[in-house]
Amino acid sequence: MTRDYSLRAIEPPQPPEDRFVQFLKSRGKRITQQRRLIVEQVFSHHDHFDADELMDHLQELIAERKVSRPTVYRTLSELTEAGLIRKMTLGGRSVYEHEYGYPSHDHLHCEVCNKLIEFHSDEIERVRDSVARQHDFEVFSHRLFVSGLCRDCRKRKEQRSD
Amino acid sequence: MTRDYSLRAIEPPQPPEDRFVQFLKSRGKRITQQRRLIVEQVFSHHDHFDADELMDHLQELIAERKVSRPTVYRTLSELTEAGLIRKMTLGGRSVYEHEYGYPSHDHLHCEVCNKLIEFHSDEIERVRDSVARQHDFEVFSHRLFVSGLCRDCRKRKEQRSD
DNA sequence: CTACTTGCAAATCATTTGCAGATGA
DNA sequence: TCATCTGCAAATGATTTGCAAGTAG
Repeated sequence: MTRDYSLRAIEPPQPPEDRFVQFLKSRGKRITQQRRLIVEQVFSHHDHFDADELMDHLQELIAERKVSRPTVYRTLSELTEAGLIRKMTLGGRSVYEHEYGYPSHDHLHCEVCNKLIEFHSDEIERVRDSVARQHDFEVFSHRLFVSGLCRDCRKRKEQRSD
Repeated sequence: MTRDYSLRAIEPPQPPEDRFVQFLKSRGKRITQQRRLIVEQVFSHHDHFDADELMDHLQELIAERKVSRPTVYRTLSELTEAGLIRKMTLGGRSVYEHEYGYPSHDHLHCEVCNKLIEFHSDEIERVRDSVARQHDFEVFSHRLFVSGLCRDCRKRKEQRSD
C-alpha cells in the first residue's frame, strides 16, 4: 500500500494499524476484520474526511456486507479515542483528520470551496500558553480556525469583478 | 431593563434591538412581536447560550403560545445574519454569544464544567494575518478554542488526588 | 389588503442504539 | 466456549420545513 505522507509529516515509529491493534488489546477489544479494513482505509491517504466520504471509499465493502454504517461510526470513535485521528466540527458535520504521525497544526478554511489549508505556528502556542497561565488554566489542546478566501477563490472573485 | 455589560464591553452606539429593527427594515422584513421578544431576551444578559437555554428563558411566552420553537430558531438565524450574535459549535450543538457591542475574543473551554472564559489577544491576530499572507489567503475572521481545565476544576482534581 | 410570519405537525439528517445472530481469543 | 462485535432496523435529537391561519405595514 502506498502511503501519502505530505511535506511536514513525521515518520511514525510504528504504522497506525499497529498502534490501533495495541490500543484495542489494551482495552480488551478485538481485532476484527472490519476494524482492520477501516483503519487501513482511513490511513491510506492523508486528507480531511467525514463519515460519508469514508463510506464512499468503502462502498464496495459496504455493498458486500463486509462493513456497515454503524460500524464505521463506532470505529471512528475508537480511532479518535486512540488518538489516531482528530475530530472537528465543520458546519454541523464531523470532519476527521490524521493525528497520529502528523504534527499539530491549525487551519485556514476557505468559505467558498471549503478547502482546508494546514499550517503550524509555535508562536500561537506560546501566546496560548501565556494567556492560559494568566487564567490559571491548564491547556490540553487548542483549535484555531481561520475563515476566509483561498488564493484560487480570491482570483476567481477578482476576475468576475473586473 | 438592566443590561449586564461586563468588563471589556464596548458601549454600542445604539441598542441591539434598534440595530435589529434597522436590519429587518433593510431586508423588507417585519418587526413582529416575537422577534421583539426574542432579541430582548437574547440581549438581557451577556452569556453564552444555546437554543434550549434561550427557550427555557422564554418558557412562559412559549407556554402562552406567544413564541414557538421554530420561530426561536428562525430568529437566531436572523440575529446571526444581522451580525448581532455569533454562532459556534460546541460538541455537536450550536452555542451563541453576543457579537454586537462586544470586542472580538477567543475562548478557553473547560472540558469538565464546560465553562467558557473569554480573552482577547492582538498578538494572535498578528500571527494569523502573517500566516494568511504567506498563503495568499484573505482573512474574514477566526475562531480559537483552547480546551483544558479551568482553575476551579483543576483545584477539585488536585484535592481528589491528594 | 396581501405579503410576510407564525405555530403546528411532520420531515430531515447525521449519528446512535437495541438486539439477535456472528465471530475472535 | 462465550464475551465482544456486527448488521439491521429503528430510535434519537437538534434543527428545518410545508402549510394554513394570523398579522404587520
